[in-house]
Amino acid sequence: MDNMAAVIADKCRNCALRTDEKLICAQMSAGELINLSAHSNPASVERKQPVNARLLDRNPIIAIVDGVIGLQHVLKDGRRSIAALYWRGDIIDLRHGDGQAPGSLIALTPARICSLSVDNYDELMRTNPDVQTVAVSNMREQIHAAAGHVVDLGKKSAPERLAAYIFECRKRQLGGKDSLNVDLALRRSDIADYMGLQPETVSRGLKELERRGLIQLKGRSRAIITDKAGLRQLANGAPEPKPAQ
Amino acid sequence: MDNMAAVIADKCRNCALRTDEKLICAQMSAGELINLSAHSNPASVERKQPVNARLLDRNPIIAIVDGVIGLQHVLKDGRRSIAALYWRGDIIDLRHGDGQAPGSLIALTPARICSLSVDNYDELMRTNPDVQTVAVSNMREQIHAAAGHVVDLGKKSAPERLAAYIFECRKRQLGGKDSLNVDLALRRSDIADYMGLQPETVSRGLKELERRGLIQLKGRSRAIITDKAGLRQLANGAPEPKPAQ
DNA sequence: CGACTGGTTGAGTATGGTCAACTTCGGTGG
DNA sequence: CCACCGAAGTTGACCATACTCAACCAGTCG
Repeated sequence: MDNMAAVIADKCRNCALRTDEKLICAQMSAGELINLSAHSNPASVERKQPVNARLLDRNPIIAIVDGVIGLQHVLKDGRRSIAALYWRGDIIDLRHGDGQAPGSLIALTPARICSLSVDNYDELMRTNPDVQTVAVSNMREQIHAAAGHVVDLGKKSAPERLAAYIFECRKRQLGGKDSLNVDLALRRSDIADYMGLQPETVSRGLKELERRGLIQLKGRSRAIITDKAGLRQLANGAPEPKPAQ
Repeated sequence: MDNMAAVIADKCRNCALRTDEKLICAQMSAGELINLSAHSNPASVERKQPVNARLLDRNPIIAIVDGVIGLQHVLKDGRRSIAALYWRGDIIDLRHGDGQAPGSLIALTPARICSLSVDNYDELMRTNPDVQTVAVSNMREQIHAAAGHVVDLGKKSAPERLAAYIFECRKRQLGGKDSLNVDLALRRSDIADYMGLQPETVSRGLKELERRGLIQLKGRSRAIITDKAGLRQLANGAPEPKPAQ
């Protein structure tokens, strides 16, 4: 056992993908992990840097260890859109059957990722049911999250979208579930491109949430939720309760 | 062989999920199919009808045989949004880990579906690599499609969204790839809720595409693409070529 | 034929986009 | 430690797109 463990590559030993039991590498036997690690590439990415295209070409499976990666589309005339956010534990499979490229990956915070070999990944999916379960349920989560995001963009006002964004950050941050102290994670212009707004509108919208007493802004990247129920209502698109005045 | 085939349930024999070799049931052996069919429920759904909730509760895996199913979210104040469209061959896995319900399914055209038993489905995913490949790549497609849709909703104008919608219909309809004759599939108000617009805007937008000579409307649900390149440009968000006048 | 659903048209309006100026922040170097 | 610089964020004035609301039209079904 110790002997086996001894040959697990250093790069994997303390990686969150391995140590967090809900994540993908934690599902593998020592042998499987050693095998996988031979073809995997951990990498750090600076904020605003794209994920190396050469890397993606050879190993189009990316697992997020830390930080936030965005799936970015740039329209012909320069409009930028961030279609999805990937956080710790998410697995991005960039293989695309036929159509156009699925966009490019870009780090929205300093991030650590690990690119996996397609062959190893597919093999594990076939042979290790635990890996399969983790990977497939991550995909389900992504589909679910995307549906929620579509609803945000399709029918919600700017303040509603920002309320929803705050809950998304809260859900995905480490201590997440029980904290009222939320790290907004992205820069204003990235939030804007993700939520289908302009940076100015994000700024005004957050101010508006503060004015309504739902949150309190602390510096540029921190929000304290001061009325969780109210913020949730707003995020869910409930009609604004008439202020009795 | 013929003996085996003889016991495949009638409901499966001529089902597109079985006869179209790219779809899920075509990946199964006769024995697997017989086994699965014992717990599967084919159903027809009228337009505007929800997919039976009782059915979903017991068998939350739905495969689309024909027609279009929408994933519908209704906000607290009544705004309706269609987060995703499912077409023939798509597989909907409605299991949701923790959070809120992923919305409800509703038929947007007359549709035929088949609900599968979770146990059978999971078993097949584990034991039959071909089934797994089909199911997983369908999930990938859904994620990819969702990302594209998010871009549409986040940054595109009404005419651009409608151009994109027309291509989506074209891609998914049977003769799809090589026809300029597109069935718009949904009613105006469903298109609106899917594309994040109002029915009036859809109407005006389609008129606008016609005015620009990109399409020609034939009746309420048919569009002939008259300038495919131009329509594609528009759908991709290219700046409008200055009309030299 | 009337009732109903779905769709279109028109006028007025509100929300968020645009553009430009200005402020704050964070880092760097004198 | 402070001065400076560039990037990020905020504010304000103006404007455009798409929403709202209402009326009207076109098919379809009983």
